[in-house]
Amino acid sequence: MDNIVYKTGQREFLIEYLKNNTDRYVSVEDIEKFLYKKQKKIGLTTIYRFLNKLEGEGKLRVETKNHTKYYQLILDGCQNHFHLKCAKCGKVIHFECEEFNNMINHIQKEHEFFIDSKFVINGLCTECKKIEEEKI
Amino acid sequence: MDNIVYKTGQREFLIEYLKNNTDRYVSVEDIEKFLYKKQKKIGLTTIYRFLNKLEGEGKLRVETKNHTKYYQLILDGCQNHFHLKCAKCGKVIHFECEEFNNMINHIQKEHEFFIDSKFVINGLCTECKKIEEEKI
DNA sequence: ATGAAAATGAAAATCATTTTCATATTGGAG
DNA sequence: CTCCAATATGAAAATGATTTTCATTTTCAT
Repeated sequence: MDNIVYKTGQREFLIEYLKNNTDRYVSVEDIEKFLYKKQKKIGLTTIYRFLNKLEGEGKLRVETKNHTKYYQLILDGCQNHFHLKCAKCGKVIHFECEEFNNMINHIQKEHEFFIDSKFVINGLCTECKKIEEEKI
Repeated sequence: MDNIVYKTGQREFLIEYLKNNTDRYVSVEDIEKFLYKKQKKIGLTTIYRFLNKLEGEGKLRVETKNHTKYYQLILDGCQNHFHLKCAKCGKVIHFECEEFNNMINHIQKEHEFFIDSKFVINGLCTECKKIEEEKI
């Protein structure tokens, strides 16, 4: 019943790139630049199609900024911890936290809302927070 | 120094619409439909420009889904409480919670990360969670 | 080693959003 | 009140990331 997935050089390359960039979100443009640097060529259509495939399978986190989509591979262990993402620099922090777990349970009971570990919490990392404060 | 903002019928209409829809995110298409229903006409350009203006002033929450932007007016009191948004139905819950506050402080100290009240936490509301579970 | 299913990629199409530019409106100064 | 410079409007054209089309190539089970 499962669709058969063919193993191709293009897909191997793309998966490899995504695996090496799990601490940030990458755009198709980022991928193209890397391809250029590696003197490789993969058709734009193929890139978009494969990313959409992974997204459909729930294997990517996706966000949009300035009309452009940014992708991040969800690694195997990621169901079991949480993710903070800096709204400024884009850095993603993977972390475990008992208190955070308790909080989620509290929100579930008292506010009838289910925070799923797959959802990313936005905020500012220390560095970007500092820069933000210097502006004021 | 502040730019002077002219009061126009178009802007009043748009602000009014946004004020009446703070429990969900609305698209430009939603606005157009409402305009049509009210037999009013505002140029597309004007709608986009005003929304961009508000966004630039930090008065809107914005998110993108399927290549389309969705907007929600940030009300005055919203700095002082938190927001849960259902990833399925789009409903936004405004809530205050002492324990949540404590959690934010904990994350700040232990994980060096600053969750800002302006950021929305995604998850599933009770109804959508139920539907989700029935699928499995 | 064959062939049906699946994948690729160049070119064209899509479509929400932005830009351009000519015209209209606003509101403070005189 | 009226003039005018700053600002806002909107139709039409442009933009640009993403998707679709379609002919060709590749994969892998038999």
